[in-house]
Amino acid sequence: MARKTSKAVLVRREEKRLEILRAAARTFNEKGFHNTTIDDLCEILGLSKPTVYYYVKDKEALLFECSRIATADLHSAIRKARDDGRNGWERLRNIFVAYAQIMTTDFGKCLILTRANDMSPESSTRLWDGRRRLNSEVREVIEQGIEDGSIRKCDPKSVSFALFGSFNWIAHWYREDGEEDPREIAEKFFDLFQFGLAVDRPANSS
Amino acid sequence: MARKTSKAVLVRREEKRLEILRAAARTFNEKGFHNTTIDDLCEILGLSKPTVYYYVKDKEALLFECSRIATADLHSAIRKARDDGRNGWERLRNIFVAYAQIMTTDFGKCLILTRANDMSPESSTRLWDGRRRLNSEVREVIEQGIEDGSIRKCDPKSVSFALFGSFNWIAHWYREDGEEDPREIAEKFFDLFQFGLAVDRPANSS
DNA sequence: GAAAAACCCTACTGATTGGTAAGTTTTTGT
DNA sequence: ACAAAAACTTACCAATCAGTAGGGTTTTTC
Repeated sequence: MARKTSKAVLVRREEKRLEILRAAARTFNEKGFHNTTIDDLCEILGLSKPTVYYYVKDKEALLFECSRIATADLHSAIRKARDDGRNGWERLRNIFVAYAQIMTTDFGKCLILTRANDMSPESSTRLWDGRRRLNSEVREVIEQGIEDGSIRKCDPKSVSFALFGSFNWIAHWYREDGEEDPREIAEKFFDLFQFGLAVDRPANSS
Repeated sequence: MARKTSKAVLVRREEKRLEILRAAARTFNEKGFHNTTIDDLCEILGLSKPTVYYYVKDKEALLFECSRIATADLHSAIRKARDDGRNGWERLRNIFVAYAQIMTTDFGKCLILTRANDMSPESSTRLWDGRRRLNSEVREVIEQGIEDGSIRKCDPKSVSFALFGSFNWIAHWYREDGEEDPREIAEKFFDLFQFGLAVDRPANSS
């Protein structure tokens, strides 16, 4: 009669798969998707190519899975973070502190350091849907902040682009052994976005 | 006896070469360096592969030349722009207005949308040297602004990272047929970086 | 007008790499 | 203890694409 695969075997398989994905994410970030060969990953992992293909469908699936994990982590972290804010500004801040923490992980960096068109249109469409939701949520939170008086009147679209730019670019320069951790970086950026660089505020700016 | 190549022939050759580089830059930005084949470019240009290789050494040289042109344009534009400022803040603003204008061209976008390690170490080192000079100049200008009182006391490194992040990321979303041109985008970003999003300024922030 | 140079082409080569066939070995479940 | 499943391997294939050999055609210079 049929044998059941135990939970322990499934867990071990998933751990092995995650190990492969982590190695892929790190190497994609360091060398680029196309400059990374499956043989590169095999060397890092101490496995053969058919073994890698035992766990993932193809090279594109490696990238898709890395990106999918990052997107899931991002949404989960942001869902927790945003609900703590008392007004638009605090929610915005909480969202981006969470954002910085995810986008400095290997999976998170993948979202920034690789290209959507290295994946199939189906795959990149699925990921982009999640991305679009986050974009529109950020704009809504900015609008809430304008309404509740915690954010000055501004163009939410432009602010959103500037914020995402600053935070996305962290993936390019952040190092785990750097001077600041992601939370400190996020706090500093938010101080800047909160008060700007001007020494004095013109009377009409509120 | 030796024949001289006339200036007209040299000009025409250089124009043809620039045409090839422009097509390369646009396609690298749209599809990615590795997803772009020489055959793709031939189709766009209406030329054969050996003809492309008549004008450029190899595929990597295409990317290097695109990046080199962008870097030269950047330094030229910034050299002109920064000298007009009366204080640190104005110079900073002028630098980034110029920066936005170059980084939204096809060559400029190449600097952001491709990877340094798609080029040889020699090539990317040469380009990085120029990049590093710009980075340190921006920090110096921020420090000048703090000294002359046009920029509030802040961490120049952090501000520099945030500014470059916002401006570099423009390459990812800017479209020529979009609502705003690069100067307008830069002005809006600088309004944000100048006054921040806070409605009021705490007394100790200057 | 002729030779040199510029500019162009088709057909091809060779290297690389994603992915698999056809197994073997190890582990697990009964 | 044995059979099934999981996990793994070597050797190989096929497709792709960067780049070139060996020219031909057009333009330019003298």
